[in-house]
Formats: sequence, C-alpha cells, structure tokens
Amino acid sequence: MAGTTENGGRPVPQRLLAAATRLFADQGYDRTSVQEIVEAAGVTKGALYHYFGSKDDLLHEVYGRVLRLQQERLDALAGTDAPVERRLRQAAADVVVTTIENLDDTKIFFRSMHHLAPEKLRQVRAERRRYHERFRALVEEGQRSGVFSRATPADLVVDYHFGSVHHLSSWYRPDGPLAAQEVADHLADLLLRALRP
Amino acid sequence: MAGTTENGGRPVPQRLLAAATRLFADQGYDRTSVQEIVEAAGVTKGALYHYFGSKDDLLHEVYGRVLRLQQERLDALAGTDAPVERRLRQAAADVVVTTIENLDDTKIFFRSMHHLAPEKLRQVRAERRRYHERFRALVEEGQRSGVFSRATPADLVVDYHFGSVHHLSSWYRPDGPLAAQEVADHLADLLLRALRP
Amino acid sequence: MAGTTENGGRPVPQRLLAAATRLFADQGYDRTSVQEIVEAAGVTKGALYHYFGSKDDLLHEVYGRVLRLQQERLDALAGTDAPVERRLRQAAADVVVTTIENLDDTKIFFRSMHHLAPEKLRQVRAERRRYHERFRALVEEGQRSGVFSRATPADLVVDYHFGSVHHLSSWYRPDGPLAAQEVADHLADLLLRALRP
Amino acid sequence: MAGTTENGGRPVPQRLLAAATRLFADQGYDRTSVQEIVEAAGVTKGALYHYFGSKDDLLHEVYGRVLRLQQERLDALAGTDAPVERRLRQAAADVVVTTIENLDDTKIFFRSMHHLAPEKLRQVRAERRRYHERFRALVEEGQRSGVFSRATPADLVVDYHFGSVHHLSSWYRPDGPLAAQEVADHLADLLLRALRP
DNA sequence: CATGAATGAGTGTTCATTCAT
DNA sequence: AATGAATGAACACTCATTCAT
Repeated sequence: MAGTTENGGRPVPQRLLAAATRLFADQGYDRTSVQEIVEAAGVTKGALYHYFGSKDDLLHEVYGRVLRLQQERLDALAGTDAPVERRLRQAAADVVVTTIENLDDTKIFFRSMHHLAPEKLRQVRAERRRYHERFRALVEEGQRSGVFSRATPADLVVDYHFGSVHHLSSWYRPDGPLAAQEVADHLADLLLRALRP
Repeated sequence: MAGTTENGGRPVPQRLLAAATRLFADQGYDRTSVQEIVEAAGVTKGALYHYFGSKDDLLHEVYGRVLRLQQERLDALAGTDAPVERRLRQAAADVVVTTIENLDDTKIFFRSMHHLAPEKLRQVRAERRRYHERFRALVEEGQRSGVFSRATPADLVVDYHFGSVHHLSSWYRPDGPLAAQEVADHLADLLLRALRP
Repeated sequence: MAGTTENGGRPVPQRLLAAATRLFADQGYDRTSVQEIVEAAGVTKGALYHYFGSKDDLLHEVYGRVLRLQQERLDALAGTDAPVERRLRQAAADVVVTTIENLDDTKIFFRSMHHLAPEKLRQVRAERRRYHERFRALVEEGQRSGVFSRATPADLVVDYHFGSVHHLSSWYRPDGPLAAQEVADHLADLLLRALRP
Repeated sequence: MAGTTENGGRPVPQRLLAAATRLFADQGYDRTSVQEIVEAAGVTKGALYHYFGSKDDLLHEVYGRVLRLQQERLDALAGTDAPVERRLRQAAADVVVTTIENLDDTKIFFRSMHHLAPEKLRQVRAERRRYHERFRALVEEGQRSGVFSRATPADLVVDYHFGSVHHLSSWYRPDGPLAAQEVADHLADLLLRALRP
C-alpha cells in the first residue's frame, strides 16, 4: 500500500534492519558486508542508502531500538510504590528477560559498539549511562534505608549485575534447559542475596 | 647475533605479539592492519609471516598466553587444602586481579573472538570451558558440603561471576579510584555473600 | 496558477538552470549531484527530469545561453559601418566585459565542455567556430586594408586574444582592483597595439 | 633488474604516470577510472596504491613534473645577460614550445586542477605564482628601462600571454600546418609588438 | 632470516536515471 | 506537473597474503 511493502510484506527499512540485526549478531559488524545485508533483505544497495546514511547508521538504529525499550521498562518498574527490594528484584529480572528476548541486539551491542562513529558512540554511551544511573539509584535507595548491605559501593553492584546480563549472549541458548524467566529469577535472586545485610 | 633481537632488545616474535595486543585492544582486530602491526614492531611484513602463519594466528597467540596464565593460577589456588570458601574467594578475586593486569588481552578476548578461524575457535572455547569447569567444581564442592546455598545451579553462579569479570574491560580504568585488589575483593565478596546459605 | 512558478517567483526551469550554473561553476560538473541541483532549486528530481532530459542537458543549456548572447553582441558590433579598427577594438573589449559579467558560465564552459554528449559537443563547437570566424573576419578585413599588420596569420591572432578571454575565469575577481571595463580596455588595447603595422 | 621493470621495460611508477597522463588528457580526470589507468599500465590496482597514495596524487605528480620543467627553463633564460627584450622574447617563445611538447600535461593542468586536494592545490598554485612572477619581472624590467610601453600593467600583460599559452591545448594539433616553433615565434612576436612603446 | 613489490578480491558508498503513483 | 522510492552499475580505495630475491 505504501509502496514500500512489495516483497516481504514488511516495509523495506524494517526488512533491512531485521536482516542487519541477524547478520551482525551472527558474524559481527565487520564481517558483515553491506552486500550481504541487502541480499538478505531482498533489496539493492541503493535502497539501503536511501533509508540509511551509512552502514554504521544501521548499527545505531539497532542500538536505539533496544535502548529505548529497556529504558521504558526500567522507568515503569522503578516508578511504582512497591518496596525497594521488590522493585530492584523486578528490574533485575526484567532486564534479563528482555535481554534474552532480544539476544541478537544485545550480542551486537557489546561486541560492535566500538564501530560506531564517535558522535553516535557518545550518544549511545550517554543513554546507557542514564539507564545505569536509574538502576543504581534503586540500589542506593535500599542501602540508605537499610534493607541492602552497604558493604559494596552501589556502582560496583550495578556493574556486577550488568556484567552477568551482557554475558548472557555468550552462553544462553533459547533451546537450552532454562527458560528466560527462570534464568532471570536466579540472577535476580543472586543479586538480592548478595545485598542482604 | 641472535638475529631476532636487533632493535628493541626483545625477540621479534614477542615484539610482534606485544604490538598486536596493544593495537587489537585499542582499535579492534578488524581495524588493525598487518601493516600497522609490523610498523609498530619495527619489522617488515616478511618477518611477521615468517613467525606467524596469518593475522588470526596472532590473535590465537594472544588468547593462548592469557588462557594459560589464568589456568595455571586457578589450578594452583584451587588445589590447596584451605577451606572451600577461602579457596573460592581467592580464586574469584585472583581472576579479577589478573584480568585487570592484562586488560588489553581481555578486551581483545571478548571483542574479537569471532575472528578466529573455526578450528582455533573450537580450541579456545575448549580451554575456556575447562577453566570454567574447574571454577564450577569449587562452587559445587561448597554446595555439597553445605557452606554454600544450593538455591542457584552452580553453572549459573559461575556465569554470574565471569560476566562481571568480562565486563571489567568495559568500565575499569587503571587511573580510576579503585585499585585492582579493591575491585577484586568487592567482587569476590559479592559472590560469597550471594552464596551464603 | 501557472504551475511552474510556485516557490521563488521564477519558473521552475529557470530556477533549475540558475542553480545548476552556480553549482557547476563552484564545484565543477562532476562534483555536482543532481540531488544538489534540485535542492538548491527547491524542487524534486522528478521535476528536473520533466524539463530536462539529462544532467548534461543542463550543461548544454548553459552553453546555449552564453553562446547566443555573445554571438548576438558580436553580430551587432561587427555590422556597424565604423572603421574596422574601431569595430575590432569594440568587439575585443565587449567579449571581455560580457565574459566577466557571466564568469560562472565561462568557467563552466572551459572546464566542463568535455562532459557533453558527443552530439551536443559537436553542436557547441560548431557555434563556437562560427563566433571565432566572425571575429577573424574583422582581423582579416583590417589586414587587407592595411590598418593591421600582416605579420601574424589572422586565426593565430584570434586564438591569442581568446586565450586571454578564457583565462579571465582563472584570475579575475569581481572584488579586485580592476573593473570589468578597465580590463576590457587594456586587453583590447594590447590586441590593437600588437596589430599595429 | 630492479624488479619493477618486468612488462614494458620501464619502471611501474613511470608506466602508471604515463598512462594516467594520457588518459586524463583524453577524457578528463573525472572520467578516468583508476581501473582504466592500471589496465593501460599493465599492472593491478594494488600496485598503483603501492606507489601513489590516491588518484589525485597521480594528478599532483603530473603537475609537479611540468612545473619543474618550465620553472627550470625560465630561470635559465631569464638569467642571461642578453637585452631584456631578447630575454622576454625567448622566454615567451620557449614556454609555447615546451607547452606544445607536453600538450597532454598542459591540457590536464588547466582542466583538472580543481580536483586536487586543497593542500596540494595550494602548493601547485604557489609554484605557479612563482613562475608567473619571474615572467612578470621581465616585463617590469623592460618597462622601467623604457624598451616596453607602460600602457598596460605588467601582470595584465602576463595574464594576456599565458592565456594564449593555456589556450594552445584547445586548438593546437601536432599534425596541423604550423610547427611548434612557428607558433611560438608568432605568439612571442605578438607579445613584443604589443609592448612596443 | 627477511624484504617489499605486487596481487586481486573485496569494501562501503555514490548517483544519474526510471517509473508507479 | 510532479513525487520519491528504488535501481544497478560504477567508483576509489584497502589489505591479508605471496614470492622472487
């Protein structure tokens, strides 16, 4: 209808983004050629450059999508009036579930970030920092109110947890023995147990 | 006279490896050209191809060095007759310290692994697995003897901790506020606290 | 209401031609994209291809305009019944003035001619030749009547003068010390002095 | 012998430069692809980029060669102790002869200069200016000593003459009726006649 | 042991042009 | 009369690797 939906039913930019995401995750950004992307999306190079300014623009779009998604979910969860330990547990588990649900994006995120142009890299890092700070605020809130131990600085705690989240893409297999929610519960549990006073 | 020690005092292969390590860490494997490596090492291309079969052979050597180092240290620490919680704490802290001391290698490890030829990749993964299994054995030993909680499967616990270790190269700065040993103690502490029954 | 005068008050084809002239002169024909031209003219690509068959059609139009202009002026000046040395002086000065007044077109003319399709190139060259021949006739007339020296073949004289005319676009600056008319008088004077018997 | 003379007897860089010169002159810089150049020289792209940093480096080399040549000749001619009118006549004629003998280079010079990278362009312009100034000094010397008319500013005189020199590549044909030296004598004569007091 | 000239397949990107609407 | 999505061929340039010396 829109003139951009001929082949695969979905609009061309979405098809390109989906193809790029899969290929970047499988082979890495550098090992993926623009030619491969357009072939996988069933269009020509000209079409890609009609919608995206460059190859690393595609990467930026991938990041944008997952960053927005996770920020929204964290904002929603952290903003409730549940007790802080409950909010932290939910946030910690939720980021695991959405990471597993978007494992390709995450894999790309932590493997190919350094291929972004400096300006875009700065922007992505700023958004990432905002996300981490919101999470850290939860930890600090619990530490101040005494429900969490003060033994470890809050930002180290955050890095500890997000390390394990990033690491998911290295070992988690959707067809493995553990469902996303089970992993999430276990990892959130480890975090909360580590924070017991 | 030795023929391999002309310029920098150190043998040519070592100079090449050191140059490659620094460049791979700074710019990534793909963004580093063979030309850059040989220039940084003060030799010519012919010399590189005399000692190494290919560019990804250099990568493989970088991996080999750090893998051997960490395996040796873990074997030594895990093999003592100290109580298991003490051995786990020491192992967990030690891997943090040696990771920070070899941050370039670690950065390369988790960013460029997928550039290895399939055969070499399999080999690296096998060595990595062996390392993780030794670590997991410590967790399981403690769980069996009741000093660690059985709430979380041991391999998840291992992945939890190593996630944070891999993540170090994303945020740790040698000129930051925390010394390597302090970070190590904190992270080991978090692990041990999470495992409290 | 006319449908071709929407934005700038001037008809679309003229806007396109003016934009193309400026851009071709500033950046050269090859360095100017059709996209730039239509953006500068405030229209879209479809509009350009509605009025012009191709990019080099625009170039051809630029040439046509300046060639027609100069031919008309030469015809008018050469056709008077003033003495031949006066007519040649006027013609020689006039082409300098109109060249300076249309410096963009001239710049394009001598820099981008070779980008015309062969057929159009032949046509432009034919018109150019006609122009030169009219000029040469003046020189020959003066040589026959004895007011100009016969030392140099007339066509060499013409090439000598037009060389300096073409060269104007390489050095003349509107904000420089000499007005167009001053340069014109000087160059015409040099020509006439060279032709003194 | 040197390992760079296999095919055509001449070293690879020279073969590349010769091929590029001919093609740039025939088709223009923009219309000539690197692929065409290396095919004409009988080497591969890699070889070209082994010796030249970029396509416009080739252009720069072409300029360098002809600029050096003409500067040397002018320096030699202007430095003798012959009367100034004789020195100017010789210089004016000589630049015509060497221009015709290197007509390809000259064609390139005035058609493709604007494709040079800004830094190289500045350098070429500086060398060109030096050349013009040396020439202008001759005119001024004659004007001061009274053998040349003061009616026209010296730099306009220089531009007048060099206009006709640049223009040569537009009309001179080696197989035409006039030998290079004949053209040179005529053009020098025109200049000197124009300068008669 | 080591050189460095040369290869050749591959890269991301540009752009004049077309055509369904 | 005009749009703008899409084409597809061409472009300059890179680089790991080879090999005669």
